Amino acid sequence: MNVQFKKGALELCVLSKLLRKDCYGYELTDALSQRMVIATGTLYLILKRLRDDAYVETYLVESAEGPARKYYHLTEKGRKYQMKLKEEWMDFVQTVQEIIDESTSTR
Amino acid sequence: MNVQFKKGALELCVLSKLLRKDCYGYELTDALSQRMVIATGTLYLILKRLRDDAYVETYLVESAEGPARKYYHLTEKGRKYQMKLKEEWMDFVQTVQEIIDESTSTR
DNA sequence: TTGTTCTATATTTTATCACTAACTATTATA
DNA sequence: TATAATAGTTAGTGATAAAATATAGAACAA
Repeated sequence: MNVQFKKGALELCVLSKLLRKDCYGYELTDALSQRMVIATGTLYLILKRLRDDAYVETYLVESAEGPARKYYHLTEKGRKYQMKLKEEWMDFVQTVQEIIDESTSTR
Repeated sequence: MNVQFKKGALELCVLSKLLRKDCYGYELTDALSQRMVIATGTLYLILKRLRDDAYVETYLVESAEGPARKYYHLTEKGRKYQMKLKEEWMDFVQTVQEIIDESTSTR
């Protein structure tokens, strides 16, 4: 799996997951791992950044299956950020697609 | 413009441009700059990597408007690499799109 | 009961690598 | 001489990878 492609896009994936419901770190890693390859510690760094920037808030919930789970909850600021990132991503993807298409179809 | 999104995708854009026709560095920078924001030196680094990996070959052509232009030509290896990268990119983009869609539509 | 091991979970540290910013250098032309 | 067209380099930044460490609970053996 191409490492570089994930730069920035992983953040959008995390934000999008949290848009739907609060999740804890391990749960997010697990869920995203089913769709793409990600290293174990990666999401924690992303989540830390998101929290430092007040895009998410956290709370602990005791678990019967291991250490307490740290849940991440999207703030209003985080929700807006997700929308902005999503738009930027989709714009960018479209631009790249156009460049790809031009080089093949029109030849 | 989100810097991170470009990681890896710029390479695909350059390869795609070269798929259509040989280009010189300044020309590529100029063309891509009309669609997205890129720093002046960026493409030269990408082109150097591509050449080091034998994805492109170069030749000089004298110009009446400045210093000689260094043209980049995609090799067979480069053409295959473009196809592979393109597929990886499109797969990845689709995965991200699914994750985004799930969090919004199904809520 | 005690100790061991496994799983779930969180966190940290070091390294890598692509892009940015900001340069230098060269040729032709006005 | 200044400007535009062109090539190239260097230091820095920031996101992800890889590989640890840490802890709580469950299962199991001695």
